[in-house]
Amino acid sequence: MQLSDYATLLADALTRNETIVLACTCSIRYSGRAESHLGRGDRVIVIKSDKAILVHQPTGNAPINYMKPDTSHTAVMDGSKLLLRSKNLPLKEFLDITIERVHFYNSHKLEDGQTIVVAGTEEDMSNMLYDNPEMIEEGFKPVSREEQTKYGFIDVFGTDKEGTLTIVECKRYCADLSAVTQLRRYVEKMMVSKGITKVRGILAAPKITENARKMLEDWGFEFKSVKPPKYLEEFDKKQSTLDGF
Amino acid sequence: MQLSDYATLLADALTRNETIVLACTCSIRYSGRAESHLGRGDRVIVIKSDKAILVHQPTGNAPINYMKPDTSHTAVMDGSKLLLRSKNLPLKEFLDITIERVHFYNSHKLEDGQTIVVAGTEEDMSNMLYDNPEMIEEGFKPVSREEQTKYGFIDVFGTDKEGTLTIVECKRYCADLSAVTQLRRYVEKMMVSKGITKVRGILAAPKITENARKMLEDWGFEFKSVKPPKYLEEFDKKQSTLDGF
DNA sequence: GGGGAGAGATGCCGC
DNA sequence: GCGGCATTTCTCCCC
Repeated sequence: MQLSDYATLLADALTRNETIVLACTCSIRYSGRAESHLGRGDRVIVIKSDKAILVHQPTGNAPINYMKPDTSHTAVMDGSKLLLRSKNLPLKEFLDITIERVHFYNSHKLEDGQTIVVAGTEEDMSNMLYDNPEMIEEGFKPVSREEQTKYGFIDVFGTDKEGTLTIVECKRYCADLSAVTQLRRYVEKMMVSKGITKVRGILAAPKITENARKMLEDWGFEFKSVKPPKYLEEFDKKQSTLDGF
Repeated sequence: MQLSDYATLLADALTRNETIVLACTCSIRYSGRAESHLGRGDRVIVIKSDKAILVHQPTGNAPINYMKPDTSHTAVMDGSKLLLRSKNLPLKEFLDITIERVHFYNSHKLEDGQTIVVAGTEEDMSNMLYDNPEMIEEGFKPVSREEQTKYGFIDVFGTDKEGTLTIVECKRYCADLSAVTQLRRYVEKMMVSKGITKVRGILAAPKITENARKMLEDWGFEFKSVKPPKYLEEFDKKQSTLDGF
């Protein structure tokens, strides 16, 4: 197979909306929201049926270059090299991949109508606290959850046993400084809006950084250690045990 | 090729640290930082030489499932299906892919020592302002940039023509509420630390949301419209014109 | 390794 | 479309 043959294969696969995968030696240039250049090396390129493109180096999690869906792609010979040009005019983004050698190439029509189901998100966490307010503290009465108010998007909001307005901000990971400023923003807006000086702020997360805890205490807010729920956990634990994970 | 043959191919390729790509019909279960399940459909699976794994649906930008580098993978027959199990014990993460059919398979040893060069980042922007302080305002004298101080990571910091301490926070995109709270945090810490009441805060970004502008003004801070630089822009514009982009 | 912050962040939902 | 915010965010840098 010569490089020019791959140009034909690519053009055919693109018109048929197939998902394309190839490994190649290439160099890359990108222009759009920023500019980037990547010298010659081996990469895996994936062009999806929705015309998104991903470029992956042989290591690392994230793609080194990419273009969003609805990008147009052309493959033409440029001297002795194969030039794969991707452009997205509405987004003013351009990607040039100069391919020197193809290690392997495949394309196939792929069908997938499934949507992923995820548990253990921050929303699950705020629902758990809404349904089990004693996890925050005795006497806490939630009145709304995950609600877009004019004060902002507050996770859980209610009153404590004294009747004091209480705002709960959930984080599924270790709470940091920005989590505290986020809570602070809600509390301040609530105080101004209601014309009151006493609103409690509670940060609910599995843990909190030392600096965040300090800022939290400086502002008279509180931390409550709470883990996000994992509804599918039992299934996987059983699986793990059975199969020697 | 039978499914059991792919188990052998996978095992061989994994021991040789090859990068593996396959398209298949499969269902997926993940347990780790969260839990997820994805029903049967066609996907592209990439296992990199650093033992990271990515699972992509035929559409969309982001992987639907993935595991970080240094994950261990095994492929064994489970009845009539091929079970690809990935586990990362240090991170307590597990991924099970039950494969019913393989559409294509390839593996190859890939080599890539290149590092991407990016221009137009926030760091470029703060450097531009440091070197061209008149872009902020007449008389502004920067004294540090991109510096980790005990007040936080301040982009540009200096004095205005009156000698007043001035903190500049850069955003390469549209500045939002969190950008304002970030600036506010720096200004407040600076005031406490220096024991002064007057510190100016300037938010430099291409644009700013309406709510953020309001909060900015409420706190007596200022907005300066600045675009991030694109050093490679000329090259790409020329390329685009020449090649009919 | 933890903490802090940017990213070509992406993606979702709500107005 | 903008806006606000979570993400199995990821990645980098610095302490």
